[in-house]
Amino acid sequence: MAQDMTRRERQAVKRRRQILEAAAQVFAEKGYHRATTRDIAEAADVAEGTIYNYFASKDDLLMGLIGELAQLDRQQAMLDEALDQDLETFIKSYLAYRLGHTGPYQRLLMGIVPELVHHPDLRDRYRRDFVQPALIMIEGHVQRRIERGQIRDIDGPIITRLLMSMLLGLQLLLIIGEPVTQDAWEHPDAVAETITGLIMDGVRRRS
Amino acid sequence: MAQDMTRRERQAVKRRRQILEAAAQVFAEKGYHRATTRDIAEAADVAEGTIYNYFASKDDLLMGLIGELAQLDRQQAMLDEALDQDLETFIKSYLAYRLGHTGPYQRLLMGIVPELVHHPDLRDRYRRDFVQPALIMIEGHVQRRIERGQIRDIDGPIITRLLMSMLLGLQLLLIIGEPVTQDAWEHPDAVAETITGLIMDGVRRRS
Amino acid sequence: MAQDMTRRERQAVKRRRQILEAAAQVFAEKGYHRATTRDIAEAADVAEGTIYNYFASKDDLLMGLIGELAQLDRQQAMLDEALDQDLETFIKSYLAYRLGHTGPYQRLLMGIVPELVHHPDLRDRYRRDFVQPALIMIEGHVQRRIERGQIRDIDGPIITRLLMSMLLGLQLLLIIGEPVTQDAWEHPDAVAETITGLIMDGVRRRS
Amino acid sequence: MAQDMTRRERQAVKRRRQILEAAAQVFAEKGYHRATTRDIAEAADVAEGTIYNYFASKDDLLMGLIGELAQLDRQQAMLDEALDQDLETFIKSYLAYRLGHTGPYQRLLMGIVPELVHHPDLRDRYRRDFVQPALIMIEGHVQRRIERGQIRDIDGPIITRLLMSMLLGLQLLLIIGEPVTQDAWEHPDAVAETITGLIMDGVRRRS
DNA sequence: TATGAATGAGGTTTCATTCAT
DNA sequence: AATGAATGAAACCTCATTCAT
Repeated sequence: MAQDMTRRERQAVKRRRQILEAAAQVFAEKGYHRATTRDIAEAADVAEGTIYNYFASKDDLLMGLIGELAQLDRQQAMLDEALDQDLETFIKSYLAYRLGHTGPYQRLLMGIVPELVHHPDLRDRYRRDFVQPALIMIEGHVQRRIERGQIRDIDGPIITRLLMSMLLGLQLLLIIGEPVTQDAWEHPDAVAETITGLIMDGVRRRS
Repeated sequence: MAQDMTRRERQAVKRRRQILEAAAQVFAEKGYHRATTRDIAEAADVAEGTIYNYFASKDDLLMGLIGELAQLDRQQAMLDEALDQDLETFIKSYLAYRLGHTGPYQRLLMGIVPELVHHPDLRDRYRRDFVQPALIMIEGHVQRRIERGQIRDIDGPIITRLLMSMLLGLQLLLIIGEPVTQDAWEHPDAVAETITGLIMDGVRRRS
Repeated sequence: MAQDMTRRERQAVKRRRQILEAAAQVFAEKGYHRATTRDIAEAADVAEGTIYNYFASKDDLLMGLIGELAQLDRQQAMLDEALDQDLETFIKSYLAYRLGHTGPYQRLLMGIVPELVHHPDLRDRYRRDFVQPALIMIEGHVQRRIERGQIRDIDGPIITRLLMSMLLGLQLLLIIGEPVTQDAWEHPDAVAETITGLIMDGVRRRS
Repeated sequence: MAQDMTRRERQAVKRRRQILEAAAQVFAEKGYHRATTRDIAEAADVAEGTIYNYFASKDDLLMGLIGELAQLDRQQAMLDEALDQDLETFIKSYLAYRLGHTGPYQRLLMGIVPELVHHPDLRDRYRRDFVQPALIMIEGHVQRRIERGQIRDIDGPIITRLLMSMLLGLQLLLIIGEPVTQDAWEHPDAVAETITGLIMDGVRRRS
């Protein structure tokens, strides 16, 4: 599709991305409210006014970031390919994927999540564009595993939410700098192993 | 200790608390940045200037709230009392406590947590005074359960974080209005049951 | 009533007037759109922020000016007292009053009238608070003159509007600096005489 | 003269007029200050930059419009043709012309007049090119009527201003939505009759 | 100690104008 | 000559903080 664009259009797409990336960076650094449009303009190396040629408002920048988040998230393909994997292998590789991509992904998250609490529009869009699709995919995957008899017949939708909650929560612990979690992150494989153990077998002691 | 204070001192302590409670309420309602000192003064029924006789700045109010938060949190007693309960009963009642309908405490958290992300001082203090003790307590609890042979010998610290993560994540899903989660919340007991099932036995199918 | 006010209240009233007078002056000088809040603040010798302790917005200043206009206008008493005057004497003295007060009054008008065209709220309030009361009073006066047989039995309401139109229009001509009108204004008595002549007897030549 | 131009020059003249017409329309709609160059460019279906190939600035557009205004105004021809009409017939038809339902010309005036007040250059040019000629013509007309003995020997220049004032004032009353005036406007002939009556015979009761 | 009016720095946003293409 | 993205000055307004009373 890119080759159908005029040079001007390509320039515009590039400029938009440039501003969005600057916004992501500044929001991650300072948080939404402490980030000024001047900060963003400087980070993007454009004039303040230029921002408003691409985004209607500062809020709209936040909305735009959701789009970036959604694009960053390439779970679907991964989940589909993974359906035939051994269950434990799958969980591990999925966790590795989710928790490994926290680099650029988490920076965006740090800029966005705090705002969700008091920003209804953003919240709705975050849910619709980002969380909901992921949930649906995971849920479908879980369901098929149940049908194949690979996992026991439990409440798929709820388990799906619990799994996603755990991931979201871990990211929050990382964000607030919980030290044990941070240290554990040094060995993502070991973390994945522990999580897999919890998900597969729970904590009950068996004789 | 209160009896050592002069009446004037007691008055000051009371006034301080009055302002802090107003701040908590307003922060919970609007979030830190959208809450104005005027809002807080009105909620506390004092003049704006009066706030500055008790707190150095708006940020200082946030700092002050951490102390209140820690005091508000009654986990310790609960966890201690619960040690002798049957494991499944305990998990259920703890979940009921944590997820119990968003009280003033939760709302306050929603007002403050966003600030934690980008406010190092506050974050450190929050972690030190509030999250870390809770984690340590849960961790100790888990450890003692392991020692008693009630749960299998797994990585206690990590499991502790995973459990807390799950709770944080669930709260996030609720905040953003994820519909399945919200619907499930209509029957908290059933949710607690499913979570307990996951934590206790995992998802593996057993013959 | 002023003696019932606390000193603070008196101060507030005074400050409000001070800002409003500055706004009137700056609007008169530069017009609404070219007048900046900074200009007004400087003219009022207060900080920009102070303006917003007394007025919700720049628009609100305009609204506030209407109130001043209405207060400036003391027609009622005058008209009532004048009822018993000889008709020609009355017209002359009324004209002298209206056209003589153009000093401070016209400066306000210059700031406000231009905005009426594209500012519905202001327009409605101007009509309601200022034009309408004046029209009603004049109309009543005209009616009573008709009943007394002092003027012929013509369409009172319309004549009232025509008279007021003439006054409003003259002020507009003055505003745009029409030279003949300005020169004529040097001799207000002569103008009043001509207007009285027109109103009383029209232009028709009589044998 | 048009045949002396190259095609390029004719094109330029046409483009200039196209922009000027767009400006007239947008100024009429929103008023000068609320009209943006972007609005004008869109209405003219050219790029914003193009405007500046034909006009030095936004203010210059206003200056350009004066010329158009003068051309739009067809009073002269009308007045000349009307000289031989019966006086009352003339007044009625002139009123019908002036007060005739607010055409594009009136709307344009509404967009520009506010600027006259505080824009000396524009005001002078407007007065010189537009108001003054009209006044002179009406004045001449009145003068000739006097000479013909159709109206009594009164102060022509002043009466001229009074008549125009009345018209301006009526337009103001209409602009601000004065209800009686608006209602009366439903029957323009009756209004014209009343005005004619006032102008011809005044209000004095005659035995 | 309590007050709240005054402050003014700084925020977001608009828009006339420029200029490389 | 036409374009329209980029510019950045400047507008309005908010609000944490101060300080005279």
